Amino acid sequence: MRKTDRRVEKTKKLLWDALVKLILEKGYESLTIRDIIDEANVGRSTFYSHYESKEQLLFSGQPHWIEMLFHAKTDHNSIDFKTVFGHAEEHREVAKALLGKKSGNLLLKHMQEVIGFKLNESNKSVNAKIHPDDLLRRKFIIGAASAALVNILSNWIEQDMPLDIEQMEEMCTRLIGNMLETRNEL
Amino acid sequence: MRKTDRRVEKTKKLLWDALVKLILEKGYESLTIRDIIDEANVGRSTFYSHYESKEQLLFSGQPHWIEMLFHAKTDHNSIDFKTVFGHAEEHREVAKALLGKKSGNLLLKHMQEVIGFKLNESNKSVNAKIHPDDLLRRKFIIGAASAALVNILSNWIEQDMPLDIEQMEEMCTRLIGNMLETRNEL
DNA sequence: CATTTTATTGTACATTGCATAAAATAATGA
DNA sequence: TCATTATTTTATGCAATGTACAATAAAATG
Repeated sequence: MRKTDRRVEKTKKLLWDALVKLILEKGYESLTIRDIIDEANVGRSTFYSHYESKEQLLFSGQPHWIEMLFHAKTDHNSIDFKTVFGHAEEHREVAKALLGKKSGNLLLKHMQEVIGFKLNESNKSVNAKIHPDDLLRRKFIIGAASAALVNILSNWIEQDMPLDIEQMEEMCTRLIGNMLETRNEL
Repeated sequence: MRKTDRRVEKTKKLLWDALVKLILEKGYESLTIRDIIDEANVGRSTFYSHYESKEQLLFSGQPHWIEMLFHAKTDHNSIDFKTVFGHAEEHREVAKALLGKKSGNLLLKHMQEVIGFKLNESNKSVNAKIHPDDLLRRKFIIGAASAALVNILSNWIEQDMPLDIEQMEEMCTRLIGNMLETRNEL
């Protein structure tokens, strides 16, 4: 017996491809489930037998991206920008749909949280020892750094990647690096 | 003759107050116009004679905040953080509704754009003279700085302002300052 | 105060999208 | 081939939107 019925794989792919295509055309927010199943040429009930909502379909392709973030770790638990930007470049179309201006920002927001979490992890040992106010400041700065990175990534994708990966990596290393240094100058 | 009919002012205030209250309770996204007019105790037709949509009602109180950003300018066209955080503190409840986690982020996004615009203004003279790639990098960084600031402001409001304004100002001055310096180290 | 103007109300209606159900049909795996 | 399972088709109830119109209430004006 196969893991999953071929029919299931087929319709899931149809729905996913329809979603990506339609996001790029009309934007995620304004999409209806009707739109998606019409584009995928799939019955309404079929959609609901696999997903509960538009959002669930959107997030069904998400492990891919989050995994990438976590694999993109160097020794010191921070972000390997090269991997992140490289991964986006390898999947230009999907990246633009999921992380561009028309994406509805749901995945971007999620990504931002994950990045913030990662940056926090690398400081758990320090966090316990410092003054509460300083801890608060550190968290504000980590949140800001995550927001900054995600903003840059999204803009870069939206503008069809006008700078090459090395340039982006260098810029992010310095920018985010400076932000996190500010964090330590408390 | 008065400028505006008292009835109009009254219902607009009712609708606005209802909006703010309901955002804090249930969040902007999930609000329906039914919810709002029921809370405000106002007829459906009345709503539509003043606003075309939920979003338009939300943005009707926006000039206030944007104006604040523009009045908050120092001599060199950058952001006066004290004024920004101070203004939020003076209107805690509204600020939390409009800029907090439950706000739907529409106004935050708008604010971010305005801030980015301001930061760009202060460099128009430089922009013409530099290499296209450098200009791109500058814009990425300005976008990131705007995102960072708005993120900090939103988190600070959402957490009920756990650090005082002077602390926030100092942190932002250094953080955003460092980001914009990175911009100049091209 | 009386009159005119204007805002608001209540109601009804058409439209759209959501979510689910059940029986008929088709594709799949063994 | 046969039992299983996914998909289609059709229908239904529900909730929210946006608009229209006559009746009513409140304000502005002189």
